[in-house]
Amino acid sequence: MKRYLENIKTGHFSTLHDKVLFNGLTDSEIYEFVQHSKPYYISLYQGQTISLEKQYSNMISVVVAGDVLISSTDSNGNKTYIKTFTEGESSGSLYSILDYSNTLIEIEGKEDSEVILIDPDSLYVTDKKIAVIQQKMLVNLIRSQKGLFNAISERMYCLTQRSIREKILRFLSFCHNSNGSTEFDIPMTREELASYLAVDRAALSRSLGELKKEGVIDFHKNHFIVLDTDFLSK
Amino acid sequence: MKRYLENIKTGHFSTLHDKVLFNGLTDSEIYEFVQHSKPYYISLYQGQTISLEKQYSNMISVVVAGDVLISSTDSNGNKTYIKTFTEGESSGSLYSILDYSNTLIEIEGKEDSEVILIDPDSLYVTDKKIAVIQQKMLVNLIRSQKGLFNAISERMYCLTQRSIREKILRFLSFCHNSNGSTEFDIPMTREELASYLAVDRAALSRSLGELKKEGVIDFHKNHFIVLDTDFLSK
DNA sequence: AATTATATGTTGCAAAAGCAACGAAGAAGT
DNA sequence: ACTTCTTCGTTGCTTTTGCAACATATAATT
Repeated sequence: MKRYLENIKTGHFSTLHDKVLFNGLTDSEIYEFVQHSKPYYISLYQGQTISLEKQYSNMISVVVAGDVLISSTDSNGNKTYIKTFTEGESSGSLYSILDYSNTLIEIEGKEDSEVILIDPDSLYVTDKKIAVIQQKMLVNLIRSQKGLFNAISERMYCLTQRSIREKILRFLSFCHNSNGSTEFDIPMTREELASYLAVDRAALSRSLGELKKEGVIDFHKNHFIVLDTDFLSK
Repeated sequence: MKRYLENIKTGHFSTLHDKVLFNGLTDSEIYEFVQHSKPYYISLYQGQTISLEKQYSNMISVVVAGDVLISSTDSNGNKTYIKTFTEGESSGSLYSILDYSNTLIEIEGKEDSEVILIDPDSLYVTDKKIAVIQQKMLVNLIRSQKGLFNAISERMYCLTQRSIREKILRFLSFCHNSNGSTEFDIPMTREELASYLAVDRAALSRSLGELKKEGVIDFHKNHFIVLDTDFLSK
C-alpha cells in the first residue's frame, strides 16, 4: 500500500513544483529533499478509503493529484470530518499543528487521487546540508496555514454572533467579500450550512426565509444574491 | 519609542534563551540573528498602551518580560481583543498566520513589560549564512502555533454546542482535562466566560445555577468543582 | 466603618431557537 | 413516466435565550 516515493517513477517529481509546499524550490532541491526525507506515496481510486496506521497519522500530506477527504476517529470511536483537500493543498497546515498522533486517520479518495506523506522531522531536524531547502519548505508550510487559519477565524466570527440571523449575515458577508460580487454560489447544502453555523436546519431555513421576505437577500438553492449590502458589514 | 534591540544593553540577550522562539539556539546564534534581523525593542509600564503603526502590525512579537494584552482595531473602528501574551510567549503564532497588516494593533502592558518585534522576512527570506538559525526558529514558530491552535479548537468545540448548558459542560471538560483534577480555578470572570462562550452573562449565570442545583457541579466565583464527571465527556 | 465600584446572581417577559413532523421540489435511477 | 431519495421549506409547539432591571456580594478606596 505504501512505498517510498523515490522508488516510484520519476514522473511524479515534475508535478511537485506546483504544490504549495514545494514553492520556490528548484528541481534539484526537490530531488535532494526527496532523497533525504523518503516520503511515502499513496494512490487511491475513487471511493477508496484507507486508514493510516497511527505512526503515520502526524505526517504532512500533500495531495499530488485528485481530491481527498480526511477524517479522524478518536479513542471513543467518534469519527470527525477534518477537511477536504484538493490537489496542491498540503495538509501540513493541519497536521503539523494539531497533534493527531494516536488518533486513527482515514483518507478517502473523492476521485482517483495521489498523496505523498512527509515525515515532519525531515523538516524539523536540523541538517546543514539541506537547511536552505528545509527553510523554504517551512515558510511554505506557515504560509499554507494562513488559509486554514482564516477559514477558522471566519467561522468563529459567525459562531460568536448571538442570533441565527446575524450568523447568516456574517457568513454572507464573507462570501460577498471573497467573491467580490453580490451574487454567488455557496459551497454547502442547507444541512451543511446549518452545521457550519451550529444551528438547527429548520431554524436556519426560517431565518433565511425572513431575510428573503424582508428583501435583504434572495436565493434559490445554492445561489444567493445580496440585495441590501447595508445589512452585511454591520 | 522604538529602538533596535542591538543598541540596547546586552543584558537582554541572556533572557532570550528561555523564549519559545529562540529555543535550541546557542548564544552566538542568537547574537548572529539579532545582528541580522535588527529587532525592535519596546518597553511598557503598567497600564501603558501603544499603537503599532501599520507597517509594524504584522511583525512577530516576543514578550521578553511581563504580560501584555494585544488588540486590533479594524477599518470600521471595532476594537477586538486578540490575546494576552505572557512572558516567553511569542505572538508569532498569531501574526505570522493572520494577516494584520493594515489593521491598527495596540499593545497594552498589564504590568511593566518588554517586547521585541521581529520582521517576519528575517525568517522568511532565504539567507544561506543563517539558514540553520532561521530553520530552528521557524520550527519553534510552528510549534508555538500548536498552543494557539488548540486553544482555538477548544473554543470552537464549545461554540458549536447548541445550548448554554452544553457549552458550559464542554468548557469545564477542557478545564478538567488540562488540570487533571475535578477542582480548578478558571481564568476568567463571568463576563469574560460569557463572551468566550458567546452567550448572555445573565443566561450563563442561570445555567450555572441550574447545574449547581442539580448537583453536577459546584462553584464559588472562579473556583469550580465537578461533582459528576459523567456529564462532561459526553 | 462607610462609601464606591465591580462582579455575580435573580427574575419576568418577549423573542428566538430547537424539535418534530410533514409537504413540496428536484435529482437520480429504473 | 414512474418510483425513490434527497434536499429544502413550513409550521405548531415547547424550551431556551436574550434583555433589562434589580438585588446581593465581594473588593477597593477613603
